[in-house]
This record gives sequence, C-alpha cells and structure tokens, in this order.
Amino acid sequence: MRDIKGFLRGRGIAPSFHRVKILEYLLSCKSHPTVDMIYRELVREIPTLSKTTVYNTLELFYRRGVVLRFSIDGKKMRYDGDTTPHSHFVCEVCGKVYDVRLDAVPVVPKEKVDGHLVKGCDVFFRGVCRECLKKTT
Amino acid sequence: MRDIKGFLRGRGIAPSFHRVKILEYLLSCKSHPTVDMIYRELVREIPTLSKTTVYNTLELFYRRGVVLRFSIDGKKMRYDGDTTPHSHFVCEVCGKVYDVRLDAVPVVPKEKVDGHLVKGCDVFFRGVCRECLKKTT
DNA sequence: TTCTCTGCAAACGCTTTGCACGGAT
DNA sequence: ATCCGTGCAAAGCGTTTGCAGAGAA
Repeated sequence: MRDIKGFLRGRGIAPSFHRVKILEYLLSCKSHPTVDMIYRELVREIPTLSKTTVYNTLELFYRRGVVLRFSIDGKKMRYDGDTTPHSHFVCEVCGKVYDVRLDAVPVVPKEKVDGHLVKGCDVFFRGVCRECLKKTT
Repeated sequence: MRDIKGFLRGRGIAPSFHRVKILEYLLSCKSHPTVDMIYRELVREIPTLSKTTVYNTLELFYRRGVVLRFSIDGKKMRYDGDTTPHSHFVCEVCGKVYDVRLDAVPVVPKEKVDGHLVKGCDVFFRGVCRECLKKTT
C-alpha cells in the first residue's frame, strides 16, 4: 500500500505517527502477530511506545475494518492486516499461522443462512505445518 | 448417545461421575457453553463440583477428541460436544453461537495444503443472528 | 499401598480501565 | 479552552498450577 495516511483518513482515523507505524508493520508482516509481538517489534524504533497504545490502536483498526483479528488459544488475539479473502492454517505443534488461498474454499454466499444475516466467513485449517512435518520425520 | 460410560472408556477415559455428567450436559446443550456456564449449570445438582474439575475434564476431553473447542473473543473458550462436521455462526451483536449445516460449506480435502498436513477445518460465519435482526427492525 | 480424581487457593497472562499529561486545533 | 492521542499503573477475568486430601483398585 502506498498512501497509508490517506487510507486511514478514508476510514475516519486520524493518521498519527504511532497508528501509521502499527499499520505499516501489520501490512508488512505475515505472521499474524499478537499485541505483544507488535509491541516488542515496534518499541525498538519507538522507545516511548506503550502497550496500551498498541491495544487502543488495534481495537480502533478492528472496529473500522482496517484489520482482521482472531484467537487460536482463547488467551491472546492475533491481528491480520490483510483483509482480502483468504483462510488460515494453524499448526497444532508450533502454533504458527499460515495464510491459505484455495479457490475450493467456501467463500459462501453473502446471504442469509438459517435466517441469520451473514457478513463474513472465517476458515481455519488445523494440522501439522510443513516445518514441523520435517522435524518429525 | 446411549452409552456414555462405554464411549468414554473407548477413548481411554475413566468414566467418573463428574466426567459423565459434564459430557451429558455438553451433549444435551447446543449453546457452545463456556467453562463458567457449564460449572454454573452443573453445580446446582452437584454442589461439591469445582471449577478446576471442569477445566481438567474439558482439557482431557479435548485432547482425546471427545469435544471441540474454539474461542470467539480471545478470552474464554467455548466447548462443543457435537463432533460431527458442521460450522458455526457467531452473532456480532449478542455473541450467541449457532450451529450451521451447509452442504455448500468447504469440508475441504483431508490432504496437504501448501505442504501442511490438514487434520481438520473450522468454519465460522459472522453477522447478525435472526433474533437480533428482529429487535433491530 | 499406589494411582487417579478432585478441589481449594495462589499464581499467571492477556486485556481493559482509570486517570492524567501533552500536543494539536 | 477543548479535544484527542498517548502511557503508566492498577484492576479484571479466564485459565493454569501446586499441592493435599479422598477414593478406587
């Protein structure tokens, strides 16, 4: 993405220094980081950054549809700056989350299901990732 | 399910009184309860029950494939005694979780995807449930 | 006895809240 | 002066851990 500030303004979010940095990191990162991972990475170049700000910013981003979020373990949330349709593969061994793009995958009707208004669909695959498969062999 | 004790034994789990009760409740319940909901319901008829036992039991059930579990909010886990293939609809308004059975839904190949060994697939729909739709109207 | 199930209480970890300071309008 | 972004510290809450007592084999 080229114009991050314009993108944020377009979503009704003032593009402060911290917010731009956090979104930049999220867009450059494919590891579906937790708050702690984001904080630990960014505090290296922004020593005054606080974790509260990371929480505030991600909550704001999430409510405005700038990022996706989900939880694997029920303890910590993971954030994804890629909001294009794709699913995730979660490794049961190492816990890593990989992006998966399959045409075969649902992408189900944006219509009503059982009377419920469907706004989106998240797909998670579980198993053993290729890295952990190697180690086991 | 008729023979819960036999079912548990078959999974290598000693069918203690508490365990049978917890599994019975999970099988009779479609609300995808949290630990707290299970505890509050069962402690009424088993006053000596402790939350630790509920945690222990559910962890055991989960590891042995007796129940499914997932998290909506990243804080608490929800448990599902129905292990047959189905997906879930999560209401963004009231937080309730509904079962959804769609032939159209993925049920993707139990094969490798991007080199990862796939063992299962969870599908979550998000939106506004029929009850909350009524209230909004 | 020995092994397992159970349960209280404390410890943990992630997230939220309360509140105040400082910069921008 | 007002509004908003930021950050420290404390509180909150679901879950895990340590450990001991009770019960089954």
